[in-house]
Amino acid sequence: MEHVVLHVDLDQFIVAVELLRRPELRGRPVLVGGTGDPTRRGVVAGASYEARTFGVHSGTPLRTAVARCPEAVFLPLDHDAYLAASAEFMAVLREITGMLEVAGWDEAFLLVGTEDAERTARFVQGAVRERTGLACSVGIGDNRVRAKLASGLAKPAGVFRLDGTNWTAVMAGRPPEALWGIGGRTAARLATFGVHTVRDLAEADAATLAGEFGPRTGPRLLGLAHGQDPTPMRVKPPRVRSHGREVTFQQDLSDPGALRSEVCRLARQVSAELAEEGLLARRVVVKVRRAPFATHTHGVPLVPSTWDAAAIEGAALAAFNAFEPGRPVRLVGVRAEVDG
DNA sequence: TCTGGGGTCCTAGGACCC
DNA sequence: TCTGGGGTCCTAGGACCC
Repeated sequence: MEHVVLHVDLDQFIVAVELLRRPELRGRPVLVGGTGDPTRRGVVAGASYEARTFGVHSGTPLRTAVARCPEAVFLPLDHDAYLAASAEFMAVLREITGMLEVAGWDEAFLLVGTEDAERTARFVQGAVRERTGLACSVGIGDNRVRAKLASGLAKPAGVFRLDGTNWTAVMAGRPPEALWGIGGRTAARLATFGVHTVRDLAEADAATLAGEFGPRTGPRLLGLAHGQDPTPMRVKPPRVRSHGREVTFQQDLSDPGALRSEVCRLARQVSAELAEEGLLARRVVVKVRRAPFATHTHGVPLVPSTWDAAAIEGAALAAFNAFEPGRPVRLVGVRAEVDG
């Protein structure tokens, strides 16, 4: 018997949930995001595989999406429906093994002991499909990082194994941003060092990386290039560190009174949700995104920590007052950092 | 045709203390 | 002809992920 990590990832999750109740849309380009109105500010949260062939993906602005794919069906986000589907999915996985790390609405890592990992992966796929009606891809790895990348290579609805025996063959020629945790910004910085592939990164000098990216990030990047996992399976849900709400206005807002009342509304909502969860705020951070897209934050500590609405509202307003008034604002947010 | 909303973790720089 | 050095805490910003 061997122990492997499975990464189970639902295929086009949000769209798949919508297709369960709208089967007539199957085979068509479907895009889910915002209120479902592609003339409004918002981005694509879920794109069907048909829609992706038009160059529309998760994160594409809705206005861009409708220009690229005018025949797409646009649907509004239905948070509650996805939460319910996610809970069902996790329940199926939990029956298979208690050694489960929930990694998002639509993905989880499983630690399993098995004689035949491929067979176990297919069994998981069958159980998920039978119980939820949803297709998933399964990555098999000798750690979480490799399992996670493997599920991406398995899509759609497949099984792929990535471990020490094929890591170099599969990954070395790919760009660094193929790695989980390296995005476009880091890839661009790496490129200035002549690092253009996972192989280049794996062969990079450790001291140079640490000097450029910092004492923790440098070694992490090098480890990622070798398929090393910096963290063990997290079977217990991690503690909540913050909770917040934010809103993007349909038109930029300049009126200070209107902005202040938005800040108050968000602060009261956050305070009510903290109280519901039994969380105490120790700091309140207000975020302001101005036109065109510059984002800034200011925070105010709360001593003692509290979920009291008046205290959180007062702290949010004090934080908001640290911003220079009068300029057009596209987003405001209020986030509470909570006690450990 | 601009770029959502929910989070987490890391870094740099300054304050402060001994 | 100055103002060490280390540790810790706080804040703002950045990068990334789903």
